[in-house]
Parts: sequence; structure tokens; C-alpha cells
Amino acid sequence: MTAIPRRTRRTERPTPVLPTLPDDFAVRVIAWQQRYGRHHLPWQNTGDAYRTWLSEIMLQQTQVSAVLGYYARFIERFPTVQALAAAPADDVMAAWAGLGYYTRARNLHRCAQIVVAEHGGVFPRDPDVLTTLPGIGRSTAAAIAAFSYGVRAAILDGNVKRVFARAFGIDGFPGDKPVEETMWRIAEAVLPPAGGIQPYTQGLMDLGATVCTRGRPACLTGERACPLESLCEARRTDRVMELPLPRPRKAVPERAATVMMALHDHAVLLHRRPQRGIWGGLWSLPLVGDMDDALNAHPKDAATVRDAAQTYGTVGAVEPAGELTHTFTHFRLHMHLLRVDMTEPAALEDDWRWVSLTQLGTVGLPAPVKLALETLLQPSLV
DNA sequence: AATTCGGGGTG
DNA sequence: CACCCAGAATT
Repeated sequence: MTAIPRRTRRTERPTPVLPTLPDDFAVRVIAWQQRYGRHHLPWQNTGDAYRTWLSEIMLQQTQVSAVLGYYARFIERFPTVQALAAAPADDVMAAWAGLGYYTRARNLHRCAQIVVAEHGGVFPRDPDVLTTLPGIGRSTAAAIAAFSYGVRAAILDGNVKRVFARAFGIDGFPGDKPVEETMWRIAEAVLPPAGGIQPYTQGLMDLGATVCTRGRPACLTGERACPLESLCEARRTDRVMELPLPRPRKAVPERAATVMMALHDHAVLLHRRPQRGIWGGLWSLPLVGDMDDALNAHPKDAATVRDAAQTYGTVGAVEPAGELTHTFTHFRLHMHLLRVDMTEPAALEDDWRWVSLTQLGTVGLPAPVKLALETLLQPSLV
């Protein structure tokens, strides 16, 4: 009888090797935070899980400086989760316009309604329950639970990934699955006891934002002390500026769109974008033929634009009005602008409306569309 | 596991 | 211009 070699499962992966972790990591972070960390951000220590949640959603992929104004306006306009849940979706989108990642705003609204309808208006304290809510992933759930309720849970955001990559000498791009898994294990392993979770979590964020920064880390500029310097692997091996490894680069696709600016009686025609896709749910200038691959899409000619515009009224003059290029994270958009004068507007379907030029500020407009309008109109009107 | 979602800050 | 930011949802 010949022995049959046991087949190794193809899904089997080597257990990620964890670096040796110091036992005083959290102690260092907490002590540093209490003395040198940020203590006066408007969403800190409010004792209000609603405010913690709102700030965490706004801060996803968005810097503190960009969030401050939006947060203040949101709290004023929607002071409670009940107020937000009861608000029209359009109002929420308008308040979010300009912050980007508009799926966050739709999820925010849905989440508020679920919290009110199914949780009595109180945010859950269990991270696993929080994760089931729209817009809340593993890291955001941990941040909400830790800040609002003192629950011992690990975050892992861009700041923390950078601190870990340097402190523990983690090679590889942190967005890669295996690297990210390793970092989650580290994050769980270095957690302090529950009593210190708030200053610890805040301290990790503050370290990444003010000391262990991407461009000018304090250990190299000497501007301030880093509590991790004596244990930092990147510092020891002189690799601070190398870590974490950057995202592998790809060519940025080029796309083009013909943008119609139809005017009638000091009002402009706007169209609400579909919920899915770019600028989902936001009002925009109509795009004739939407966005096309720039290689085979040339600007639509005046006759095509006139044809498209006739759906919305009687068309007068059609004139080219310049070109704008906007770079997104994942593609570059060339916008060809055409101005259309409408002499007699027709009845409009849902998701279409004429907006007075003086009212444009009250509508949620994506930044490039706002820029196009500013280019075509007097800046004071937008 | 890889892609899709923005706008703005920073070097 | 390149790269990143208190990431999550989708495919």
C-alpha cells in the first residue's frame, strides 16, 4: 500500500509573522496623548455618541481641517439623530455637498433612520452591532465604541497604518490584504486595558497627524519628541521616509464629457445624478452622453447638444463656452462646456429642475460643476 | 482581492 | 504633480 501524500489546501496561507511587540506601547501613547495630544476638537468629550459618529463618518478619508466647517453646520442644522433622520434626503445631500464620497451622506441618513427606528435613537455600544449599520466599517465602529462608551476595540486607519509600519518596520503596501491583516493583529495585540482606551485611541490618531506625519516626521525635523522613537524600527534602520510603502502606481484613465448649461430667465437647468456612480444623488449640469472614454469621445457638436436640449424646451443659440479639466482620484475628466439659451421651457420630469442663479448656493453641487458654473457666470452668483 | 467612490492638504 | 487623508461598499 503506497502512502498518499496529504494534499495541502490551496487556500492555506502562512500565518503572518508578527514582529516582537513591546509591552509598553500603549502606555507610551497614552502618556504622550495626555500631555501633547489634541484635546479641543469640537467633537471630543461631548458625551454624545451622535456627534462622535457624525465626526467619524466625516473624517473618513478626509482631513480634520476640511471637516471642521461641515461638522459645525451639520450640528447646527441637525442637532440630534432624530432631527437628521427626519430631514429630507435633499437637505442632507446639500449640507454634505463639497465634502466628497457622497455615498457617506446617503449612508449617514439611512443610518440615522435605522438608529431611531430600531435602536430607540441610541447608538449601539457593541462594535459588531455598529458594523451592521450603513457606512460603519470595522475601524469606524471601534472608534465610535471607544470614544462614546469606552469599549476596548482597535482602530486601523491611515494614521495608524503609518505609525505601525514605521514603529514595527512593516514592509509592503498597507492596502494589501495580508499586510492589512497583520496590522489588525498588531492593533489588537497592543491595546491597553479598557480604562485607557479613549486617550490611547485619540493618541494614535494624534501621533499620526502631528508627529509621525507623511512628509515631515518630527523625529527627522527635531521639532518635537516622539514617544515611540526609542522603540521605532524605522528610526533604528533609518527607513522612516521609506515606510509605509506607497500604493503601486497605475495610469490614470482619461474621460471626457460635454456639459450643457441651459439658461432661461436667469435660471439654469440641473439634473439629479443617479444614486449609483459618480456624484451619486447630487444635482449637476446635464452631461450630454454622460462621461465617455476620452480616446474615442470628442465633444458633442452643437447640433447634438441642441437635439438633447430640445427635450427641455425651445432652443435658441448654442455656443461653445470653453473647457475645464478636473482630476479625480481614479480618472481625469475633460469637460467641454456649451451654453444653450432656451426661449420656452417645457415641462420637466422628476430629477430635473430649473434653478435660479441666485439659488445655486442652496443646491448640492459637485465641486467641478460648481467650478464650471463659476467659469460661465459671474463668480458672485455662485 | 481589486475597484469604486472626491475634495482638499501638503511637499 | 504625486501622494495621502479618523475607509466602506461593491463586484
